[in-house]
Amino acid sequence: MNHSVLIADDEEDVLKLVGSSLKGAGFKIVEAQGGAEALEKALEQRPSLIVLDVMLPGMSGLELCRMLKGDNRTRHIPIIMLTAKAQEIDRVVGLELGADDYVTKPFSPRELVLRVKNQIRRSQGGDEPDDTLRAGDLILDRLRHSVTVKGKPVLLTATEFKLLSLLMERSGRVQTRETLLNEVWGYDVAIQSRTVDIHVRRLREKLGRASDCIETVRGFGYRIAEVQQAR
Amino acid sequence: MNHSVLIADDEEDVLKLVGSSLKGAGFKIVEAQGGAEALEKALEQRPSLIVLDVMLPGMSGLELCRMLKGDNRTRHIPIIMLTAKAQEIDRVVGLELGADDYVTKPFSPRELVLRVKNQIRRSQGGDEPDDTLRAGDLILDRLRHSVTVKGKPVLLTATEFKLLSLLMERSGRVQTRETLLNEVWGYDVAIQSRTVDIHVRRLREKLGRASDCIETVRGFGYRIAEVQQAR
DNA sequence: CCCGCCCGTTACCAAAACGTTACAATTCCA
DNA sequence: TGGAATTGTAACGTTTTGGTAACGGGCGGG
Repeated sequence: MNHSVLIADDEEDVLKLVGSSLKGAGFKIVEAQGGAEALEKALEQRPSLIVLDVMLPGMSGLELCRMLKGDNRTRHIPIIMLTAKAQEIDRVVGLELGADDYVTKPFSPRELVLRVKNQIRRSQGGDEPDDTLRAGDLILDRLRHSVTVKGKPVLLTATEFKLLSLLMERSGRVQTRETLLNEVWGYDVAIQSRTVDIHVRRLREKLGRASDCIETVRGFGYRIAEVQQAR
Repeated sequence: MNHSVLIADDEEDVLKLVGSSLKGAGFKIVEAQGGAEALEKALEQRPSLIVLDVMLPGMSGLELCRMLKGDNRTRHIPIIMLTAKAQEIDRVVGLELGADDYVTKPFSPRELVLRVKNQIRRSQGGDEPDDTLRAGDLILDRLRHSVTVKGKPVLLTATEFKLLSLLMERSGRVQTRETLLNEVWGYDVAIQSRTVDIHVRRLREKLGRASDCIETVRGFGYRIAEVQQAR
């Protein structure tokens, strides 16, 4: 064990926050305050994981992420992005850049530690129990942020992806619009629940026939159809 | 239900704000103005969650947090820290000490309530302990919003579902039409009790033979048969 | 700087769900 | 047994809800 984690952030506070949380979980910490420094340390130390703030002085976290994922020497290292706003992460994460996970500020340390552990276990375990969700012909891969229907890829926007991801994660259980707003959009956003409908609609549109598995539960919310596996 | 939340803060305003928000969300509130008082009440009342200001007179919130998390009797209680944005260093330390989440001031009450709920849900049996109700061949799953008779799904409308849910929850006990109106429809609706009959009827219709378990108690209301199967 | 994409809002419509009324059936008691 | 109270049944108009289309703003990429 004893994995090392590189934390790249310009704010002293955040560095300490993340650092102490992870130290408490038994990780060795490497800190970097700027993008260039982070890149350098990533190459030099080859940490098991990188926690990366979206906003970094000098080089943006996005840029850095792209570089790390574009370099064969660092490509395999999981990256968790930190972002201030749920909005921000939407565009940024994973989708194009290849980050492996993200956490929005303010976040609970427990959550961060869990995600870090998850990513490390995943990357270590080699083939691992890869994080893929299914529902009928639908396959969603959270690692690569990809969705396929009968093997054919479907391009989703960030919000659509998170929405579908959450629904599938809680497959069979009804999710109220409010729940979805909280989990997908974040706490304290002033968005009306009707907007959820719209995104569900767009999702269904893109998924075509496979969208049959997204059920509307009138008066309550939405749900992914339970596959037949009684319990 | 009916969780209690301990709020520790020296500012009267914050106490009131947080208190009323959480009360509105259905929590029982215990207040404490100082660190010592908070510790005492935490031990004495064992609240479901503690909201803790970083800065407290007498004993700092950080100190208190450390103590609470170091004591087996209180370790399991989730702690949410309140911090003034300027003193980020404080929140860092607070988290280092094992707080479970934090909210920065100024915060929206809505967000705080959501985080409180989240933490409580997490600390309680983690994620959903599958709450499902039974009566003979009837199985009702509230999380999935599904009802089955002998394994076959039955589609209910929202009102029907809530009605059946309440009846089954209080299986064996007679529920008056008035009670049902209050609990299913809400407290201040002006709906005549006759309407309940209609929904019971529709329920019975959909449930088929399984509706035998819904008994009419003439002059009083309705009830789910306690022990059916006999006869 | 402009263009295009993504997102959130609004407006409108059809269908589902709801609550009321009217009436028939059942039960209880005199 | 008959009548009153109570509940079951049926039909109907209204309200609510979710699907759909279209609009405008914001942000990032070119």
